[in-house]
Amino acid sequence: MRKEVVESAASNVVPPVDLSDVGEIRDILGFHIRLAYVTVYRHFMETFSDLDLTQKQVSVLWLVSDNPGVAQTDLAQRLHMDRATTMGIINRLEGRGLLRRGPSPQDRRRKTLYLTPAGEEVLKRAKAAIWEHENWLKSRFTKREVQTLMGLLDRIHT
Amino acid sequence: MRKEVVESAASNVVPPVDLSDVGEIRDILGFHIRLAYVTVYRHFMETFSDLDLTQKQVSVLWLVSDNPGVAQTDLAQRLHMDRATTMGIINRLEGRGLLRRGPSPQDRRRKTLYLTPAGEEVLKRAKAAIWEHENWLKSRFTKREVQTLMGLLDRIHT
DNA sequence: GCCCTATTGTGAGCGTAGCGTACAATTGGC
DNA sequence: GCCAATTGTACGCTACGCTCACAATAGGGC
Repeated sequence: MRKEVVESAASNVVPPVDLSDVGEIRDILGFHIRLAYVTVYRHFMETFSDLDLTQKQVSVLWLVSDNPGVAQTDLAQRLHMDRATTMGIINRLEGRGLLRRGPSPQDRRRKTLYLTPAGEEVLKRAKAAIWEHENWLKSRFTKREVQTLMGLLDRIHT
Repeated sequence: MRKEVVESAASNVVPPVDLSDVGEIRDILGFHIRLAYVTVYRHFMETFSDLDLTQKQVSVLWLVSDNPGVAQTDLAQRLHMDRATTMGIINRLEGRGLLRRGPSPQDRRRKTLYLTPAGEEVLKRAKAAIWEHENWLKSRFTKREVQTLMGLLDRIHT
């Protein structure tokens, strides 16, 4: 099924004998992803210091706004979150009056989510901040490179 | 569900007039980085469930092993971490007996870090696990794509 | 030599977020 | 109508990021 793409310093066909030698930490793709994520996250937090929202919180607001009435489980799935984790985020946002839970007409186990007017307002401002943040992030790439990068990243999380 | 499918055609030349409209959340590069990171992190934790180490902890062990006697501040800088955050990680690793702090000959404010034999042993096993993890991650890319991806990610955190 | 500032490690406290586990209510297949 | 699966919820634990504060030390200017 999966191609065996063995890495750089090791030979191309035969797995390395000493498994403990993975080469330099600089050759570890996961390491680079983490560093990039941390950098982006940090700048995001700076940009959003006045709105006091995290990436995940904005993601949730955005998705709920685009899909009013969505259930928590669907939300969790789309954002790759645990159900329990989703709970915490929803609780916080609800506590701040940015969204509300309502009953679901079809399934009484489910709760439907929708933004309050305050939530919509905050999201609107958040999007403006994101525009700024994205410009900062994308400024180091050409449009083509952004497409390439997104395409490659997509292959990881899908 | 209203969906404005702007797709990749979004704002090719002119910045959008309405700053609050950043398009689909799918067009946000930061969003993709976060999803990719979460996916990688999750798989990492699965791979390391028996060793009970996080990405950061392995990174610290690795860097200390490669640079014995390094100071905490230098470590923090290389891993893009806060000094206080670094403290916590070092404390945990020291508490588990994987590394130790020693005095610095030149600067009495500094502490030098070095792995214990147990730490070296754990790192050795961690590297084997990383080899597995990296194969899983890189299996979806060609060698060339891995290089491209790393190059693009590097531009973010440097 | 002596001050002033910067650096380094440390601690306490707060917030976000991930996970496992357990449980009640509800649904849906059989 | 019963049983397994789903959904939301709560609780506890851990990791980790931040701020702020403080003590010890270092280094530059005088």
